[in-house]
Amino acid sequence: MSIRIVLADDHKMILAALRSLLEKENDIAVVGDAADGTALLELVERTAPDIAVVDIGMPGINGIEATRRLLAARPLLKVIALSAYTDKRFVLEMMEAGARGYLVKASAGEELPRAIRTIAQGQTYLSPEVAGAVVDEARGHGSIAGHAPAKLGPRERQVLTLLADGNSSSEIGAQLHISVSTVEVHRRNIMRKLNLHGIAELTKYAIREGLTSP
Amino acid sequence: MSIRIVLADDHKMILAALRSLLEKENDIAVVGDAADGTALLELVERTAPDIAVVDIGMPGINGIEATRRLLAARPLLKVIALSAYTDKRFVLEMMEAGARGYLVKASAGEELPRAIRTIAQGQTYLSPEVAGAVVDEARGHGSIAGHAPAKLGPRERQVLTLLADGNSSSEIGAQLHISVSTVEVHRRNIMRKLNLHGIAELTKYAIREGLTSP
DNA sequence: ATCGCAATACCGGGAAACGGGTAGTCGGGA
DNA sequence: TCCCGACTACCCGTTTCCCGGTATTGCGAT
Repeated sequence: MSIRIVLADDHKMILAALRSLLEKENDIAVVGDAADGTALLELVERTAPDIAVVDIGMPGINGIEATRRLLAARPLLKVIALSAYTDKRFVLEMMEAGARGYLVKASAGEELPRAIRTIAQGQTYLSPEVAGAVVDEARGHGSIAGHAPAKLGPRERQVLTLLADGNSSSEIGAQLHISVSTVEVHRRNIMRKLNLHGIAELTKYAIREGLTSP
Repeated sequence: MSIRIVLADDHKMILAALRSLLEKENDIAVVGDAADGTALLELVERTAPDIAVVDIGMPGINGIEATRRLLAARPLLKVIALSAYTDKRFVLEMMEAGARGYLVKASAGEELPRAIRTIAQGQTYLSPEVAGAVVDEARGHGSIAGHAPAKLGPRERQVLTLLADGNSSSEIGAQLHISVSTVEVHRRNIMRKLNLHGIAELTKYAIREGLTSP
């Protein structure tokens, strides 16, 4: 007997494309799709699928809230989250809401049917990109906002910020009332710690870390 | 004879799904796909397709910049933009870059093959959601919050991209098969034109313009 | 009490960046 | 036709970066 699934994504084109992708698998039957949370709730009530694949980024009732409501009404339903983002907060919220799996869209197309089969058998499936976050949390190392936190000291962050804003070492020294030598030591320590080379990479790192804006 | 197309999207799963969607059409042949701008440029050189369907939101070289470079190298190529967003700026920038069509992902799955066929015949295809913006602009109601776009030549953009990725002038020269002197001239011209000083500012500019990712 | 580490500061040298020139080629528009 | 802009290339000199050291101070943890 084939696995009955429904799809939910706010982009109809993606919905059609995913459907086409899954129709090639003959043990998986797509019994419906929905473009927003409300339609998804109604669809699940009507078709009673085994699995719902839901994009977290839907307008109106989003994927996380939809999952909560879905599982409140039908605890036996299995939900797979599908998302463009690997952000730890999304992943954890979705898993807390009761999802059995989390797939990032950046993963290969074959992962979707594989995840569906794994979860149909009662197991869990996480994309490698996000597995770490969930494991960390399960261990109790719950430090949500942080990937690799404060490797840098406060002074180093300050120097890095000014550097990324286009200041030279001597300008930074003047602004911080310290010697140029010290600024350069800081800069070199930053580069060594983070394994970065050159101002361009330092600048991009600073932007990623929110120390300055592009 | 069937229409040869390539697909570009940073999400591999979407790539696989779109491919599957298009494989059902027997007058359309997907001859390759790419997950970032650089891979796309290489792919097009290698496969010489009729049409490239490119997602604007790719990391590294984004869809808009990739389109510019694609068309600079192969003016006969037809580019269809595919995006989750209907934002006027994106649409107009993409059309200015030379795209022949703009599809939003929220539109129906059947729109993609239809757009491909329309554009293969030399016409233009715009999703209804964004057609208005383009028409307004064509009428001369040009009120894009449009800063100043194409101040840089193609070679300068290329140098800037490599520079922002952390390459030194000599590395850039080697990669582009030109002399270090020339690279430095380009760099100085860029700085003069944009009134920027130093690698940090150049890097941030490149990121704002989508020439590279943070 | 001692250890570790962040922060401070300096020396020296090779490699880039930066800013100012000059100059040739080539294609397209006035 | 002729000139402009883009791309190519080189010269020079100064500044800054980048990497290797060494060293002192002071705080907080062991």
